[in-house]
Amino acid sequence: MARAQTTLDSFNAIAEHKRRLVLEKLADGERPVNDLVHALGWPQPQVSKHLGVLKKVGLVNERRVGRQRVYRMNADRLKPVYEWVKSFERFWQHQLDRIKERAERKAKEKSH
Amino acid sequence: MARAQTTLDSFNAIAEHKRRLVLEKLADGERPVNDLVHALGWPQPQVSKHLGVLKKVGLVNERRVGRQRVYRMNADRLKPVYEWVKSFERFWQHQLDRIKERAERKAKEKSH
DNA sequence: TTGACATATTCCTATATTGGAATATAATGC
DNA sequence: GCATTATATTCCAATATAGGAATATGTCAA
Repeated sequence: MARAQTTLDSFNAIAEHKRRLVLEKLADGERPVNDLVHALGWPQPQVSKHLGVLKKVGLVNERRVGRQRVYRMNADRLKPVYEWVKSFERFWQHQLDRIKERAERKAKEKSH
Repeated sequence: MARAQTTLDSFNAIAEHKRRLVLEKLADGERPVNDLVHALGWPQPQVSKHLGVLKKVGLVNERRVGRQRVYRMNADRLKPVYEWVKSFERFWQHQLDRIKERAERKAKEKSH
């Protein structure tokens, strides 16, 4: 068996750094392909291909306007990733607690 | 060029579903390999290989105890993923706002 | 030392991928 | 219809992968 397809789910789709950059550009609002091409500075076919993967996995939607294709982010599809990573949030929270604790202990020591 | 290596960063490492399952098992605390093998029900070499990827990318640490190797999660390495996905949090927040708004509007209509 | 246990590594195959170059498709305006 | 603009698709190469099977490495215990 090979690695899972990039279009299997959001986890696989966003593994590619460039696709994350595309999504970041689309976070501010929908854009036609050429806009992205200029904003990112990549060859047009490359942008189209990455958009294709994102579309297949549902992370973006496409709307046709004349000869342009306007892409819009569909952030809902990121929710599973968000939820999964969030389930480890407590690790950082604990870390922050420990830092806070130590700071408070030190402050207490100082006041003695 | 081929796809980025799974060991390039956490995004690529956790793209594989099975590796996410491994991390979930390790979330409750460190475990030796055989523990994971039994908990997951996969062939031992497969577990070792996935642990190898996770270790290479820093998502887990390994400690030797007798003939066992105890693996422990290093959640810090998930932080970049957390931060990136979190930057899209507002999308769901807005969605929740809209749902809430609609609910309140309906409640208001009812009270008239 | 030998055997048993715990884990890692190697070899294999099938498969998907990214980027680049070239080309195809589709819509517009004249 | 024709040229132009906007975008997608195809073909190619190199590469990395996951799983399975077999095997190697390392450690303990008698």
